[in-house]
This record gives sequence, structure tokens and C-alpha cells, in this order.
Amino acid sequence: MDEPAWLDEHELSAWQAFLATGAIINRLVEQQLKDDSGLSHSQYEVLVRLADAPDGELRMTELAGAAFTSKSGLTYQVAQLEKAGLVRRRACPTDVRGVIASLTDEGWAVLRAAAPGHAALVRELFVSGLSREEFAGFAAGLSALLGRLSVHAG
Amino acid sequence: MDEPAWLDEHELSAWQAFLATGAIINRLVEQQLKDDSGLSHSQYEVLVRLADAPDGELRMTELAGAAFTSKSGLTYQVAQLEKAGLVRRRACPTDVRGVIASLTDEGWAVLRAAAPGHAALVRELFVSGLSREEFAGFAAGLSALLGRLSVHAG
DNA sequence: GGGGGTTGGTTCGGGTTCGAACAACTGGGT
DNA sequence: ACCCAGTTGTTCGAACCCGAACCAACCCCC
Repeated sequence: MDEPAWLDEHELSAWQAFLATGAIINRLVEQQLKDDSGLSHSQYEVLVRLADAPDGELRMTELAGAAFTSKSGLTYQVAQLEKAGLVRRRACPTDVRGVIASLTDEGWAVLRAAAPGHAALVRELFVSGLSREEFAGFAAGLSALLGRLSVHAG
Repeated sequence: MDEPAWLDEHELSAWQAFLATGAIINRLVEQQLKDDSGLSHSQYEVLVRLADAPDGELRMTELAGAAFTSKSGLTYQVAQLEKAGLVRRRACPTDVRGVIASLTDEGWAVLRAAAPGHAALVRELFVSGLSREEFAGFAAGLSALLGRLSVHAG
């Protein structure tokens, strides 16, 4: 019951910094990907997940679960990617309802072309400017946070 | 030069954790505010900024600059808040073009009612589960990151 | 005072996102 | 064989957000 109704100074400023960094970084990344490769950040993420999967293929649900978007949002993005020729949809052999999204050759090519610029920006915004110790502490916090959040996300 | 085109293992996992935590936390916060107070996260942020300002008033530009939304986005949100009776728009006495957004009594009341639940959730998601040292390191990283980003945001 | 560059805020059009509802299908228990 | 709860992916309506275009007003410097 001694839970205060407001956050204390440190908590508040960390929280604000978290929101602000997220917003700014997302905006810059979005911008860079759009200018450089004509991809939105979500689309890029979808391509990355597919590229990480065996044969560059994943079920829609696995894609949505591992990613940061809802089921309907994913349907939309995959439709966009398919229209652009970067992704193909196949039926799932073991489940008639299932849909498998699969990277096309062009999808691979676009992703390979986009990755270096994206990596450079992430490095510039997110990695450089932090000392090794700072980065380590920061990463440790993120990882702990994510572990705890997985409980909530269930 | 010897800049690799991809992120190394630690960088990548930290980056993914950053994106994932941001996405999950934002979704949960959004949900909670909507259910609890009928506010979107952006709307809540606007109210908080106003409440922090002297007399609960701010110029539109200051609001947009300090916040995470574009000018047009802010116009939209303030219109919503005005429709809901939480914010009033006044003309700016020193600049005819200017518009001052100002918290109404009801705006104060709604914010006071919403704050404890929001603070509790932020505490639960963001603060608890990290040891004091972890949190300190994490906050230090965030702050350094934000400082560096301000350059880019200019 | 009276231009020219800058700023403040809104409007507009398009793209993106979400949740709820939906239909088709699955799998396990009986 | 059958039923029923749970899953899968899409569709639909609405909300949201952004950048570009825009007009009006400011500033400042000659």
C-alpha cells in the first residue's frame, strides 16, 4: 500500500527517455528504409524474419507471433510485399487453412541490398556513442525487461 | 572500412530486444489506458505535458516539439481531446497565429484519475523485475542514447 | 514602412494499424 | 462417427498518423 501513485524522478525520466528514444529511432529508421529501399520498417522486419527461417518460409501465425504486428496487420503487409513481388504465398501442405509466406529471389535481393544501410544506421543511432560498459548494461536491462514481458505477452 | 555490413550477435539481439520491448510495452500501455480511461497513449501524453506546464497551458508547437508526434498529428489529437472536453483552445495573446491548448477542469480530473493506474502499469512493466543496478545501468544507457539522438533530431 | 524569408497551425489525401466478426478447418474426447 | 472447443487467416470499419501543400502572420533589415 505504500505504492506511490506517481513514478519517482528517476523512474519518470527513464520512462520518458524510453518513449522518446523509441519514437525518434523508429522515425529515423523508417525514413532511411523508405528512402533507401522503398520499404517500411514493418516490411523490412517481415523480410528479416523470413530470411532467418529455413528456406525463407514461415507460416503467417509464426510470422505475426514473432513480429510486432497483429494478425490483420500482417495480412496487410504480406499483401503489400506480395504485390511488390518480394514474397510469395503458398498453401501449407499439412493444414489446409495455413498460408506460408515465402521469400522470392527478388525478396532476397532487396533484403541483401537494404541490409547494409540499415545496419549502418542502427549502429550509428543505437550502438555508437555508448561505451562498451554502457552498452553492456543497457543490453542487460533490455534483455531482463524482455524476459519479464514475455510473461505478460502470453 | 572495416565496418561490417551486419550487426554482430550482441548488437543484433539488443536491437531486437529494444524493438520488441517497445512494441509490447506500447501495446499494453495503450490497452490499459483505453480500457481504464478511454484515452489513447498519445492523448495521455498530451495531457501530461499540459499538466506539467505552468497553468496547464502550452502552445501547439511546444507541445508537438516536446512530444512524439508531428504537427498534423497533434492537431488531430488536440481536436479529439477538445471534442471530449478535456482541453480548450485559446488564441495566443502575443501571436495571432498561435493557438494555446489548455487543460479544462475535466481534463485535470481525467488525468488525475488515469495517472495511478498508468503509473502502476509502467512500474510493473518497466521498473520492477530489474534490480537497482540493472535499472541504473539501463537508465544510464537510455539517457546517453537520448542525448546523442538529440543531435540527429535537430 | 514595406518586401522576402521564416514560422504556426490547419487541411487534405493516402497509407497503416487495430480489434471484432467471420468462415473454414483441425484435433481430441466420447 | 461425431461433436465441440480452439485455431487460422481474411475482411471490414474505424481510428490514427504522417508529409506536403497551404494561408496567414511574424520578423528583420534596409
